[in-house]
Amino acid sequence: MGRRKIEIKMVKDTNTRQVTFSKRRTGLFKKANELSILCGAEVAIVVFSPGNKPYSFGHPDVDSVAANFLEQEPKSNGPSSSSSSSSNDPNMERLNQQLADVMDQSREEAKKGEVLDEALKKYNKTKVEDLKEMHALAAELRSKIRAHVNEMEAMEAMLLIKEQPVEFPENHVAKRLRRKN
Amino acid sequence: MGRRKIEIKMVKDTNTRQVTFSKRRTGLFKKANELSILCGAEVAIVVFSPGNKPYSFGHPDVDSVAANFLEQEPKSNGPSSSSSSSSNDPNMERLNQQLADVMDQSREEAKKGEVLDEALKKYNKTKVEDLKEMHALAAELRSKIRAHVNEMEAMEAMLLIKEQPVEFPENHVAKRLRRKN
DNA sequence: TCATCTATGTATAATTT
DNA sequence: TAAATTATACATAGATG
Repeated sequence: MGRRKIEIKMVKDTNTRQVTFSKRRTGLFKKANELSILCGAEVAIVVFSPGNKPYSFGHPDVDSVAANFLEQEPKSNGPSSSSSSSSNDPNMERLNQQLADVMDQSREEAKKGEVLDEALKKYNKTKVEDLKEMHALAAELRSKIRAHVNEMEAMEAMLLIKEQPVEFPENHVAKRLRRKN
Repeated sequence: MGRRKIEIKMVKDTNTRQVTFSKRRTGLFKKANELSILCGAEVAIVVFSPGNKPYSFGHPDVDSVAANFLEQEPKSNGPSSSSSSSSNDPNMERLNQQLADVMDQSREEAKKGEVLDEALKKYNKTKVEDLKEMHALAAELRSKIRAHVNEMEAMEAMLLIKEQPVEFPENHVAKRLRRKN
């Protein structure tokens, strides 16, 4: 797709890899967006950059997609015999943990925000510099909160995926099998 | 990419839509696979077909990605670009207000989260119903926090646009804004 | 570095089998 | 009806500013 054909294998040069990641992530999300619109499909994506930063895409949003998974199949593939209360369902445990973590974080960020807020009020005579700084700080704060929300979303989505059939692009056999259903 | 250009909007014909979905899902997963190999990135995708069938892709596998999410520490994204321009108090005021609001919300949601968390722990024998309810509640919580973050982002975007009549190219914030409408 | 450009490879809409 | 083909549109690797 570019000036030259490239082999599909790990890009060695760190910088090039980062650039490639950035471009292709953008492309991937764009494709996902088109798919969702063209087909009315719900889509959720989570990606870790080479530097381990999380990015996510969701349409309409990751929450809805996750919620739909739940409605999808109440227990189609479970031991329906008795509503055996899986009290130590590992998924439940992990979700609970995640929820607790996000809440902790929210509280933490809120506290940080208070400090920030107060500091900024002192500057209220406002120079350009201050505005710029505030933008930067606010962006960081938002970024953190968003990261936590995204993380939890992703986590939930991942757990839900476990219950679903997984397909790899090259796996034509799996594809065929599924069509039969 | 095909014989003719198509508008990115819901494909009306059911059959065509299904075909398009199938082709594009394959393409999306292929891209995701390439991204993961080229950049050593972890990727997970969930998609619902127009017929509401779930499909997913994960590399190295969905569980690993999920596990990594648990470990991940949020890193702030680089501060967004800013350039020099004159500005004055009103903008500062509004931004300050917005920031304060977000912080308030964070605190509020954190509190709600505590209640939720506790309530859920009681249920830790966990039936399907409870799991579903928890998902729903968690989703609502996340949505609210997200809404506020988005709001603030939008706010900031507008202010920035005012400040610098210099147009930005496809800016992420602007993109988001457009999607909301 | 960082965005923009562009020649080329890839994905895919329409068509054919 | 689905699979294969083909003509185009799109994505992007490397170049360039």
